[in-house]
Amino acid sequence: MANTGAGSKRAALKQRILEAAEARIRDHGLKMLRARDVTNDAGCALGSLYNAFEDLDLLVLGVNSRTLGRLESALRTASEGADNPEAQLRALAHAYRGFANENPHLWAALFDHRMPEGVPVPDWHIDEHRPLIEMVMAPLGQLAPDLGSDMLAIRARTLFSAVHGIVKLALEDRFVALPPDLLAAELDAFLAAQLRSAAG
Amino acid sequence: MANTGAGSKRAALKQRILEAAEARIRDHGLKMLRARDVTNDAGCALGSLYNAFEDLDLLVLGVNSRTLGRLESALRTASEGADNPEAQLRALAHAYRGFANENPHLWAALFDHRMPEGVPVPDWHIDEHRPLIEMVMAPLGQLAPDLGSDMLAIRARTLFSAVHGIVKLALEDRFVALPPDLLAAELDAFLAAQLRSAAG
DNA sequence: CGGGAAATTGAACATTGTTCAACTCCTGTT
DNA sequence: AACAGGAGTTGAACAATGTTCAATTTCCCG
Repeated sequence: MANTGAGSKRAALKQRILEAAEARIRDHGLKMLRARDVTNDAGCALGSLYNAFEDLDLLVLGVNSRTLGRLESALRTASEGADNPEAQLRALAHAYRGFANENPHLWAALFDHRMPEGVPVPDWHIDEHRPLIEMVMAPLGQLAPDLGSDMLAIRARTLFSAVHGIVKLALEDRFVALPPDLLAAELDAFLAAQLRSAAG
Repeated sequence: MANTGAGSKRAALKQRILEAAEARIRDHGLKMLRARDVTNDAGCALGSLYNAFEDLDLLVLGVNSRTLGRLESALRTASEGADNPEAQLRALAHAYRGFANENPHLWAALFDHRMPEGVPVPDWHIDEHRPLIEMVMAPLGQLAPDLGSDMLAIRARTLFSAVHGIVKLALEDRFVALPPDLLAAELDAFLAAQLRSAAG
């Protein structure tokens, strides 16, 4: 047998390891991910982890890949429930906040993980972030039809980043905590300002 | 001798360790901070690090404390050079971007560092972040005099977080890179929208 | 059933944070 | 000057953790 056939036992073990790692990060955060804990939970030997994944960093990227998929689903569902561009952008922002609130550790891992010095994030994983921006581009393009497609992509990324920053710093303990309902209100006020401008 | 007298040798050694750690983070990033490297650079024994600091996390907080001080200086200088609230907010945002650009690793460490699970960030360090928000509150309060002081503090933090998010994601390699001049232009466009709304 | 390839194992190794008993050095006293 | 006591410093030792790889097991096919 060559190797990564879909139904092979090799693939099944890789899946178990991935899910064990995901559970660890979900429950205890990225910093608490230990190779031995993962393989214990997955019911395999320590070395098997390195058979299934190049190293712990690639395992984390695997977990983040799944999280990105779920985040994308949540955002898409929220966006589809709105019937005009403004409502879509609002729905996206609140769905983003909701996802972060309900999956704090997995969501944080998306942005907290760092590759070793000098090792770039693989292209396939960078590409997985594209749908997030594209979901912002669609409604934003309707609100600001004058923007060229390059500018639209950049502007969508800026808007995404701003919302992301607001949510991220609100959920960290570096600043004094911001109660969830106040965060929602702040996001609303922020979007009101951005949307007034984008539409004008 | 009791201990931390200002001119004592004990304090001088602590300072050397702090500066060695800062240089390491500046040159190689937070992930590359090693106790042995720091003490080698500082010219002392491994154990001395734990005499001067409780552990590596507290050493990082010490470095971040210094970085926050320099960031605050840079922002204050920029803000003082502007003569109206709008110009002040623009100056603050661009000074923030400039600082991040010129001190990427030290700036990243401010937000990338995490305490061990269950250990809170000490209050004295959380308090050190307050001036950042207060510098936004001053001009924002002039632009939106109707805001109560609680709301003003929250709104200033939201604006800070949005700018922070835009700069942070632009400087990471998770999304495709955004050239520095385009980042500056995006910050300008973003602030234009926010300011139009705050003033109106 | 036997052979060979592939997968799995876990002991061993390298690196790193942290501790602590021994040692050094300074200071005040006689 | 000699000494005692204590504070400061040291670095060997320990524990935790990521990673490797030779030996073992498993699995499939002729």
